[in-house]
Amino acid sequence: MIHSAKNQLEESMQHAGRRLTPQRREVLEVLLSQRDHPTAVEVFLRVKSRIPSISLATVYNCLETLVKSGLVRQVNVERDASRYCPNLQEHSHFICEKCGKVFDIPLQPQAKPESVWQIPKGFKLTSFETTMRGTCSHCSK
Amino acid sequence: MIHSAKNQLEESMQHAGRRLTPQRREVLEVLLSQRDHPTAVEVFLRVKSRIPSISLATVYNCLETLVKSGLVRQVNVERDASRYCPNLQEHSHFICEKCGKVFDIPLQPQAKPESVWQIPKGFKLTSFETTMRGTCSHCSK
DNA sequence: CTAGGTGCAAAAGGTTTGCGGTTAA
DNA sequence: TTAACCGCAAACCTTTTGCACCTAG
Repeated sequence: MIHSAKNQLEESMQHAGRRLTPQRREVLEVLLSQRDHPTAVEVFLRVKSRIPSISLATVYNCLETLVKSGLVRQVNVERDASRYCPNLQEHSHFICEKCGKVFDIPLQPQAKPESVWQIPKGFKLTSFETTMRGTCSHCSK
Repeated sequence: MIHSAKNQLEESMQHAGRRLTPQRREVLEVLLSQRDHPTAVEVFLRVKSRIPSISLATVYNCLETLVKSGLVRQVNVERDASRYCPNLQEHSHFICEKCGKVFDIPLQPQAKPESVWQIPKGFKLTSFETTMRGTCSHCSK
């Protein structure tokens, strides 16, 4: 009861030896409130309406800090601008080739990579990142 | 017997309405002869030793043409420079976090994405691209 | 003859960095 | 007081583009 979400967030940051500044809080707030995988520039524009003095470089810095603190994931698709995602569950991304939207795709509870890939002997897999393409349910109709 | 590899290649290109120029042939040759997923600049340097007059822009153009003709795959990892790969089999990539090398990982014969991901109803998956991280067999020892 | 290619240099696009000034533990 | 952080501008790196010239079909 005593620990609000704000405090938990503050702790997450401090755990990584970083401050929770108004800019960082607002950047995260923007990501949490509209989960459409915005680019750094899109985040910049949204935050700017709340903190008009913020600069793009600061948004990049804040995003980097949030990523390093484990609160945000950076999503790279092709060579386009990076997108940012506050979903901390293990998941992949699906890009609809018709509408361009990015969807989060959760993994199966006990997904076994070996069922999809022939991983050579001796290789130790620690993580994998997948981008899927196709059409979303709305555009498939 | 009559059709040499060269002719098959030429046909692949012409099928896409493109010419097989010395530069394009050499770029592909470089990729085929050393399959270490080089960047465009690395390809440029290797080709330059055979065709000293070639320019980086031409290497980019050749790579793009080869990718569009389906002879080469472009591999994007994070925001690093793109790497190029002449392996046309369906496969993913594994990056060793110790030595940095990129390995091709074949898919299982009849891999079912649904065994790994919870793909929402109505979504039509046409392709997926995966980058794995971990340690290769050599570095795991 | 002309569409497709090449090489060069310049530009574009996304991201990072250096720096002087500011702020919070 | 001092390390972390901000905003600004310049730099950086990869990739693309415009253009004049060239070449194969």
